Amino acid sequence: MMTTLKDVAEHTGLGLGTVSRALSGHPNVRPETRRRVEAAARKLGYQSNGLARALRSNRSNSIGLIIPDLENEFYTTAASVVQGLLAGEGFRLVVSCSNNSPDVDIELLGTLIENRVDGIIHVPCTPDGSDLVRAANPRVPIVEYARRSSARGVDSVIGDDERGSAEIVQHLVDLGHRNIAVIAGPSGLSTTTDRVSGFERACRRNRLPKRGCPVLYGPSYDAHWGEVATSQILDEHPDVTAIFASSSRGAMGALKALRKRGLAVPKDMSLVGFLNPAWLDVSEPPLTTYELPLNDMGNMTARLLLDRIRRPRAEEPSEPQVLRFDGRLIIRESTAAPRTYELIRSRSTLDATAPRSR
Amino acid sequence: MMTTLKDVAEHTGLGLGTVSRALSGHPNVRPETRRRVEAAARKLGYQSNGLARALRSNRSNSIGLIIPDLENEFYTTAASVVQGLLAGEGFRLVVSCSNNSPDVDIELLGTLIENRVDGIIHVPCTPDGSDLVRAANPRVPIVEYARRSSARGVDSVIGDDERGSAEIVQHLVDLGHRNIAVIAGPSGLSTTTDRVSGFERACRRNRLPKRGCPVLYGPSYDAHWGEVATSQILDEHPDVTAIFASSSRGAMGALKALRKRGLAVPKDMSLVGFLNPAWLDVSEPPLTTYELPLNDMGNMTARLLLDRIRRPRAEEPSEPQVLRFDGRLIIRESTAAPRTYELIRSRSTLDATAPRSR
DNA sequence: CACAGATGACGTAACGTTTCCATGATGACG
DNA sequence: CGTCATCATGGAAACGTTACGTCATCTGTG
Repeated sequence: MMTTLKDVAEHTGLGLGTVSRALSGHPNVRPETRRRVEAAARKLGYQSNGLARALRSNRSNSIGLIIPDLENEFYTTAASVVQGLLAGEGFRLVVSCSNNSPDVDIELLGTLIENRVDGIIHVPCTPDGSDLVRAANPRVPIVEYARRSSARGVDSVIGDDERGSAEIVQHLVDLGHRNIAVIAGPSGLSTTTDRVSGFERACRRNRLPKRGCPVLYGPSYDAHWGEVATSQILDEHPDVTAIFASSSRGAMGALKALRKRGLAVPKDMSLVGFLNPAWLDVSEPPLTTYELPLNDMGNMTARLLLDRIRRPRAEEPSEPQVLRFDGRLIIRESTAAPRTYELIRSRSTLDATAPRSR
Repeated sequence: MMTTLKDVAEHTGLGLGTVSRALSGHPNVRPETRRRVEAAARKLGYQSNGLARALRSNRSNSIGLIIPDLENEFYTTAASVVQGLLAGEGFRLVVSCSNNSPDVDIELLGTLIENRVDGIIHVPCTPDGSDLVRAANPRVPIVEYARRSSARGVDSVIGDDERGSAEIVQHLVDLGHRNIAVIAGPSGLSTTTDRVSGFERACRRNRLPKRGCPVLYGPSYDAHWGEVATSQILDEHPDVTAIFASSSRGAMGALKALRKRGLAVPKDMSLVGFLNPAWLDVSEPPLTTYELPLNDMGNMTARLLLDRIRRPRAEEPSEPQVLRFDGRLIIRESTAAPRTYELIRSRSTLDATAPRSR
């Protein structure tokens, strides 16, 4: 049915080994022989069988990617840059999607390993890495992206969410806000805890009133949750003058909810997002946000993994690394001084205008 | 190093074949034996080797996906729904990215086949299917998505771009527009030609002035091209009162360009997009557009492919199908009557208000 | 009791590569 | 001219699985 190496060998009258070497660029083969083999291969429409090669040589040239959501540009940009870099190095990408389910996550890990991928890039769905370690029992290199788990022996590439959150809050405080609400994500994720802890650090530093700065944990980072959370904030925390949506999709939902209530951004309410997808600056108003260097992060992830794959087993013990990438605050038009700024100012000038002075 | 079937066989004192059958659910094995095998497998941490199984059984349980761009939500939503459906059927998805390069496209096709994927979902980068046919020489089922090529023997699932364009134009004409510009994509793609031909059909039907309705072909469907094209339209075609950007990203770019010139949408210029990503209704103003049922299309694509894969070779000759999906016009706030509507109306009332009457 | 049919297990042959080892052939060098 | 290294090639083993033919054992039946 399908022509194999053996067919080519018979057709040329050469041995199996010779043909294999000729086609795979081994040096020890006469140039003329190589030409002959190549001609025959072309003529017979030979196409080498990657499965057999992978089985025999124990390298599949494919690496697995597990992300929680294929429709979230945060992960697809990662996938894109990783894919680009890996393709250049001769690797295929097997993309799986965990839908944020830890069970599916573990299962996918198993499937990938079963299919002998050479390495895995993983966005873990749970901070508990023990299952992960068990599933990944065999020594296949893993790099965690964006989120980290407690799994030992794996590298991770993450954004400095803690710092980003703090910068955002500082920006709001500098504008005069004292009551800031956070629309957070699922409480288990490292991204959520980092963003919230950055927020809280900035709150403490600026002596913001704890009960005036609610943190709303939710089921996801989606727009819908952003919308729901915003309604809740408006209903239950009338003092809030700025909303920090810890995802761009959440910010989009928040924007919708605010519009629905007839509130103007930033006049009636300041709004900040997190991360900077391409569409964020075409919203009205363009959103202030914190941008992470996703390209650099993706590239580094792929490089790190390739390095682990290629490093001779001997010098293995190099410590697992955690690479944390800084981002930058992008100030657009969705943040401004609160309406009640004058009032606040008169009450506590010191804290509001010069929070860093002490 | 890694425990294999043989290890399990030795450990249980059973034969290789028996162990294989026990683990793969073959009926002819004593329940107790099966339990024994499973226990041993668990104890030894056995993980079957997918490569070997694929090689031997000639089924890899993986299917390839080639899309032009991993950062375009149009393709990633397709990838997402396809991935979901296939995962449920026990298939993995190998995602490749052609970057709209025909050469890369062909090469990827080859790589996928070399790795013996069971089927391929393909967004072709060129209308010329001859290379494709040559690359796909072996009989692996292929379904084309979104775009179609001249390759014979492959099914395709596409949106009815022609009709959608025509509907959009009709909407604009109904509002009173007579000078409509199209920001088209690359001229070779079937999506481009379909969208343009729908546009032209609607123009003819409504007797729009040919030279007043420029079509701008460009290098891509990107926001940047949308921006450039819009500038060009404003400079060279001052009569134009409505812009039809044949992609949502292009529309985003157009919006930017219009803002930069201080033109209000839809007061000074009507703007329509194509396709309906989640962020499109948070733009200002929310864009009128034509929505395609991407979920249905993705599902159908996967189903079609699975069907081809599973259909016994005997009944093969079922004709390749072209499935064309209708969408729907979503009228938001970016379209309105042109400023000069009254003027136009007085000049040609009949054409403008009752175009369908003859 | 002999025998057909079912059942469960065994061993071996593939699947298509790569890789290693053995074998001639060739050329260089003292 | 003999020795040794180098090179080109052939052949076979191995990778880990599934599939197939064979065989022993057991059950029920005439």
